Amino acid sequence: MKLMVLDGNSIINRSFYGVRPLSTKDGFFTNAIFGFLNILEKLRTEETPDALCVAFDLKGPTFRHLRYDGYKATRHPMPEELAMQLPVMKQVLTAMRIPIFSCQGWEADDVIGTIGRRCGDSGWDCVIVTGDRDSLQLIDEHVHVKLIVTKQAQTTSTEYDEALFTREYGFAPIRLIDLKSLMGDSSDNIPGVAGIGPKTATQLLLDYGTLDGVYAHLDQIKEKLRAKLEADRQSAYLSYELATIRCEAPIEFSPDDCKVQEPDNDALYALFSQLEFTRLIQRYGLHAPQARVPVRTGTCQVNTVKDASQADEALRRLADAPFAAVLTSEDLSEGYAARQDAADDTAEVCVFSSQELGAAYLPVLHRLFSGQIRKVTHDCKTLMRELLGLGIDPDGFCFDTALAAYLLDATRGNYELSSLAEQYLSYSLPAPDGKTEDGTDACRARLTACVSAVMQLYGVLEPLLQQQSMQTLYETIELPLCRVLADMEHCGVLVDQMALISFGNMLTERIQSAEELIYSYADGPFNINSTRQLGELLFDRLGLPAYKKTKSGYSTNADVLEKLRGRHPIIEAILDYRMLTKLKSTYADGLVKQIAEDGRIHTTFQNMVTATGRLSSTDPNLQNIPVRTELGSEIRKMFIPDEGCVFVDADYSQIELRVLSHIADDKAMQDAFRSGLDIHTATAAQVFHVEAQDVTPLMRRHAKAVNFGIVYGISEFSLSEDIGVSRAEAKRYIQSYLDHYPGVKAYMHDIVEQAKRDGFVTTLFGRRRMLPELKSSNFNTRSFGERVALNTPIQGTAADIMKLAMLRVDKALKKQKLHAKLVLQVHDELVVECPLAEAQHVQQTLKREMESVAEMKVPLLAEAKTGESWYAAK
DNA sequence: GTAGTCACG
DNA sequence: ACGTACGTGACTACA
Repeated sequence: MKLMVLDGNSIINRSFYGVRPLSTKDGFFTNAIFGFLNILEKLRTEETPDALCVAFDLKGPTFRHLRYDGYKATRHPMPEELAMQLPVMKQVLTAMRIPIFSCQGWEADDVIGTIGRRCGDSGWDCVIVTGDRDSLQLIDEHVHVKLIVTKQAQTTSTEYDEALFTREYGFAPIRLIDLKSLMGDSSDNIPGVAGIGPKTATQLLLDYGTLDGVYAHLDQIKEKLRAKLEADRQSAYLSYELATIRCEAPIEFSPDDCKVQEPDNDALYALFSQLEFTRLIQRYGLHAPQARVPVRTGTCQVNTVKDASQADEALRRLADAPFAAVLTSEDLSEGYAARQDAADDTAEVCVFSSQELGAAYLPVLHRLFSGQIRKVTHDCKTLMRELLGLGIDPDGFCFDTALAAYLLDATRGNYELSSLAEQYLSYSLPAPDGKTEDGTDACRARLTACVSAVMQLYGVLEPLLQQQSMQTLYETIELPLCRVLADMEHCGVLVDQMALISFGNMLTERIQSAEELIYSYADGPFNINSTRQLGELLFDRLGLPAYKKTKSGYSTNADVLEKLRGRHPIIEAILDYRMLTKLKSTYADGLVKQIAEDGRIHTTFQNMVTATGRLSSTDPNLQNIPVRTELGSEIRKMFIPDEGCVFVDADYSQIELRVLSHIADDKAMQDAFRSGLDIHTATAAQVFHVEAQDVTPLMRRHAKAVNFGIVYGISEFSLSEDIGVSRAEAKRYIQSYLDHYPGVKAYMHDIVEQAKRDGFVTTLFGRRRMLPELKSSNFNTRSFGERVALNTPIQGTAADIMKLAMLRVDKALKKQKLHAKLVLQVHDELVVECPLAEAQHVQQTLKREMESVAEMKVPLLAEAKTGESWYAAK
């Protein structure tokens, strides 16, 4: 049997200096731990020991210090970057179930010596792993020493046994002590004999065997050397004592207790996650811990409610609790509600099932999702939309774990309960089985674990929101908005199905003629939708100039084709074809597919997707319905109000530039807004040094492009591309712009500085976006971070304002008992459907509420219009 | 599943 | 000298 003992301090030191600096996001250094683990793995495969342990030094003086003041006095103190890793290294070893030995007042060497000796006594072999040659003195028939050498991040090792040692040194391992007592050791500050180095010391030992032997034969030694030995006799014997590793440290050690064990998965997984050692997690075959405890503390009781009266009692208990974590099975046929009793530290999960309760189930849902019970849920907007479908008026939602996680990190992308549980609770939830597991015990157990995770996440996420000052944003905007969005999704918007279909048919015909035209120029049919085939045709066969390339070939996008216009008649036809097929597939056909049984389209407003705080719209996307071209905007004529109703459409005028003028506190831009002039015209007047009435349409167009460019973090190159002027010209525009808007210029600089300092930017309402890109060593990534730092507070603040406006509008409409309903939001635009009789009133309400949501240094302006279709109301 | 394109603010 | 504007979602081709 073989035991391997590692000299912990020696190896972690070598790793620290041998492995390039590594650190986690929060600045914790991990390179020494990483290196240690790599060496450990290598050793384990090389040696395949039956038992394993590690020895560490402890802080504080040892018996050697007491014997000799100067002992190790010349040692450098351990750098902080390494010192911080030591305790974590020990945690990792403990999680790996590798025993650690230390002994107060003794050095790791002594502990290791003791371990080696005891191994020998029990008939075990022992391999000592260290980078320190001193340990070689411990070699005997049972004890070997593996000496680690690090050269340029490569560790090599040599295993010394008695034979190898003797061959190399010429004397027995134990004589290393005698050697050191003669030559001393500057690193430990062991004095030895002054004037004797390794060469002389070795020769003396070869001649006389031991230190005693040397002094016993002084008479045979040449005078000069003899004088040195005589002068430092005391020092030599002191050194002998100091250099001797003492193998009787008082430790409780037995090799059997160190037998190799499987690591503690949960503890090691948690540590490796913290240290961001993702590769090691894989290599060790670790997995996120399973959720075992249903609820955080105390005992947890799962009560499956059997009948209406039990349900009544359960609901009463839930209503009395400060809050309840609630979730449902996917089809809403089961409800799980967990509550915790702070007084006696017990917890209960109530299970309501339609199978058990039958007709009594729906009334239970009504009560569970009423205002009587304060609920913590995960993704409440989706749940509320489903409840509205059942005719339930959802209320009493006081926390949403997914939504909170979105505010905490808007770019993480995944807000699944299991993902949050892994990050914030360090455990993995059992995954849904895939096969129809509904109603099974396994499913019950899984949902019970989920509901407890929701409860625990509440305890973790709520304080984080508070710490980051996002509680107000969360409570007054994001959470209440969920109900408004659920209402909008539930309501949907009516479309004229017949009109969409006939529009689609018309497109089919026009597409066909475009196709024929293209094929006639192309000398035969091909797939026009294939950019590869199209590129070959245009640039290889027709020999048109290729302005731009993509990763995989020629670019054929509208920009490129636009430049080729007039060089060949096929270009016109392709542009036409592209427009028509887009309209047909995405809008005409695409929307028809999405019409529900009620004749309306119910989009999903995603409220946990964008990095800036905007909403997005999916299935279908109703935020990109055409408007810029005449044919495209025909689609908007097919979005129609219900019978007897109209649409009232209101949009913010230049909200982002107004926000910019406020945030940057640019007086000139604020004045421009206050003057009531069109902002692009005003900007053109400034930049081109003319009176407002002399601004030409071209000047205005260019000024508009600069205004937008500024908001996005402009570069002269992109601006010149965009408006088709030279780069020098574009540069002059920007220069002139920033001269006239000095507040904007200062903002552009300051916000980036601030973002670099804090690592994040915020909106006026406290929404945060982390910007890890700013720390990148990649120029492009970093530049992107800088543009985002500039843009996010602007786009994000505008998004905040719109969300608040939606809440205010919704509230005002409900308060006035109008039938008007919000149906669409398109970033700076709201669409309300209402009876014709309410239209005027609603139009005023919309404008008033939208304009009054925020007091800024410039007024917010909203323009509202009424019409018989979305097209007409815009 | 990724790339390219194009619709919107 | 870098490579070239912010935020989205849907559709088609192609590996």
